[in-house]
Formats: sequence, C-alpha cells, structure tokens
Amino acid sequence: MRQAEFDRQQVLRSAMTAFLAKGYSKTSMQDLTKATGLHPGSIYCAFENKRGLLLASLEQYRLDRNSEFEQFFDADNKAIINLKHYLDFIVSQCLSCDTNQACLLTKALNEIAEQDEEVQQVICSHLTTWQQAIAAQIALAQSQGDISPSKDTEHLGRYIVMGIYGLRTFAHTHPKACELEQLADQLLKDICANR
Amino acid sequence: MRQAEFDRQQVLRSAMTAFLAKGYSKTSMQDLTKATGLHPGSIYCAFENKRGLLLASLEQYRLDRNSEFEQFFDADNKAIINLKHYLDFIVSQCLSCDTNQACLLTKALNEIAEQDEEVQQVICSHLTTWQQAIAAQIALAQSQGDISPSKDTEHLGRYIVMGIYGLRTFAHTHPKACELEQLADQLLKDICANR
DNA sequence: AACTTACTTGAATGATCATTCAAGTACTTT
DNA sequence: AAAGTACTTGAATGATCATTCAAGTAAGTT
Repeated sequence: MRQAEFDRQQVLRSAMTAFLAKGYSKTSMQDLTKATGLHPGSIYCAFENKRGLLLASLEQYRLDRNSEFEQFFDADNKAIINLKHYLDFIVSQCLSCDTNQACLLTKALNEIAEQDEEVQQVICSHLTTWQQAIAAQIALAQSQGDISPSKDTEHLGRYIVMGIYGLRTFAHTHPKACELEQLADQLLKDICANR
Repeated sequence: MRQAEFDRQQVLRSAMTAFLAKGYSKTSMQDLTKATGLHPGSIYCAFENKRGLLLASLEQYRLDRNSEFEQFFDADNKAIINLKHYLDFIVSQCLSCDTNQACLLTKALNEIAEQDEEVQQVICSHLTTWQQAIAAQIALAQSQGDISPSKDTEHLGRYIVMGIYGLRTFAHTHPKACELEQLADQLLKDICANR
C-alpha cells in the first residue's frame, strides 16, 4: 500500500474556501484543482466527484465548527456570558469582508436547498445538532438564573438560531457595524427578558 | 415601428420563477427560453443577456412586492394588526414547498453577494427601501400606542427585517409549522414589549 | 402595392464545464 | 533488487453553456 500524498484536512479546508468564495455551482473543477493543489484525477479518486468533495468539505466544516463551539463554551464563565461572546464573534464574522468567514452550511443550504435532497439532509442534520448545542447552553443559563426557567428552552434555541441566520443575511446588505451589534444585543436581551 | 409580440411583465415573472427554482447560475438560457417562451435572440434583443434578464426580473419583482406590501398596509386596521397579518403571510410562504414563494432578493443576494457589485447594489437598495417601509409602519404603530414611542423606530425595523431573513433561512431546515409560527409571534412580541 | 423597419427564429459558434483514463511514478513487499 | 500495487498526472472527451447572426416574417409607411 502507498499513502496518499496530500493532507486531507488541508485539501478540504481549501475546498471550503473555494466553495465559500464562489458558491458551489460557480466553483469549477479548475478552481478546485488550483485551490487544493490536487489534479483532477486525484480529486475524483479521493472524493468521487465535485459533489463528493462538497459533502466531504461539509463534514470537515462540521468538525471545525464543533471544536470552535466547544472553545467558546468550555470556558469557566457563566453560560450567558459565553453566549454573548459567541454572538459577538458571529457579528465580527458578519462584518468581515472575508468570504471565508461566512457559514458554509447556510450558504450551501440557500443555494442547493431544493435541488439535492441528500446534501440538504446532511446540512439540516448539522444545523439541527448545532441548534441543540445552543439550546443546551440556554438550559444551562436557565439553571444559573440568567434566563427564566419557565421559558421553553427549545423555542429559545430556535429563536437564537433564527436570529443568527438573520444577522448573516442582514450583513450582506452592508449595515453599519453598530447596527449589527445592536441587533445581536437585542436578540440576547429578548432571550433573557423576564416575561 | 413594430411592437414586440411578448408581454414583458409575463416574461419577467416567468424568468423570476425560473431563477427562484434553480438559482441564477444553474438556470440555463435553455431553461429561460422554455420558461419565457422567447427564443434566445429575442431575449438578447430585449435584455442584452442573461444578467440583464436577471436585473429586469429583479425590478419587476420589486414592483410586484411593492404592490403586495401596499395591499397589506392599506387596510383600515391598526398598523400592528397589519404587521401581524404580513408576518403570518411570510410564514405561510416559508412553509410552502413552492420555490416561487421564496424571496428573489435574498436568494440572489446570498448567491451573487460578492460576485457582482452592480447586482448587489440593486438588491440592497430594494431591501433597504422595504426596510424603511416596515419602519414607517412601526412608527405608525408607535403613534397608535401599540409600540412604545421611546423605542428607536429604525432599530425595530432592522430587527423585524433580520427576523424575516432568519425565518426564511430557518424554514429551509424544515421545522414544524407551529415552531415557525411561534418564532414569528415571538418576534412581534419582542418588538411590542414594554422595556 | 412596394418599401422600410424592426422583431422573430433557431441553428451555429466557441468557450467552459465535469469527468475519464492511460501513462508515469513512488512506495511496499518479497 | 525485482515485482506488485496504488497514487499522481494532465491531456483528451463529450456535454452543456451563453451568445451570435443571417435568414425569415410581419407591421408600419409611402
């Protein structure tokens, strides 16, 4: 047996960058060979086809975002503080002009939504897992007295996720930084409000 | 002079449907000739190229959404009631499987965002106008005593718009109808909350 | 009715696309 | 060191793409 010469993670992260810059459809195999450094034959050998490379990239994206998420919420702060830092981080991503800071899951979901059922299923499953992780942090904040325990945890989780989706799209309209920050603050306030 | 034989509005609405179904990139000229009933030469004569057809479709979309918006808010109800009906309508669109009920502006914005500056400019300008129209209705609701007048009208407008963007993306993950309705209700509640 | 003008038609064009595959290369095993 | 195995290479392939344009057709004008 002979080992593949390329670093799989590095290749997938390069592919992610390419897909984020142009979207799946507009990213040509030529773009992908340039971005990854792999020749067409190697890509097809390792990932079957362009769609397979997208699926593998989505999986790598999930792993990367998972460990990023854990870094935010493993801190010894209260859950509500970590949540605020996490939202601040997302706002800073939204304000960045670097396309690589966008969310591959929502980008791909918007583009391929009704076209490819399997890709959609994979994306939805990742997003749902993420939503549950956020809900778990909200539950923690409820137990720590920062959010009313009488509120529906799952509903609050969906509300935050909806808000983050909204922030990402809103950011495409080039709002002022302070406006985006204000929206994120409002979102968190509404979650915590005692009503 | 000889008049063109096709109905411009009808052609543009067919093009909108095609773009909404597949996205701009994946919609081929063949798709567009089939959808509009026009031959390639006629499309190029009338709209210059595929991109020109998109721009014309975006303009028609703006006109159509404008009159739709006016229908919702010309009613003799209180502004807050109209706003609720409008949100209900958007939720019902989100729940529909008909791709034609999606928003062409946000769909195109997500797809072409950083690729075509002029298209982005056009889309952002339409979305900003829409946001201002919503803010105007919020101002009305404030004057009618349904929303605290001390709140920043523009901020509330942005918040509702962010929420609608979020609802649209969230809907792609196939949530239950009641969950989406609950999110829209929460959005309106948070706007009206007295804090 | 003849002419001019402008729209319609749809096959042709050249570019670009994803994908293939046979030849080349390097690692592993014997 | 020789043989076998699997990865790499990149030009070739056929499909599909947006776009063009010359011929055809119908309306308006004289």
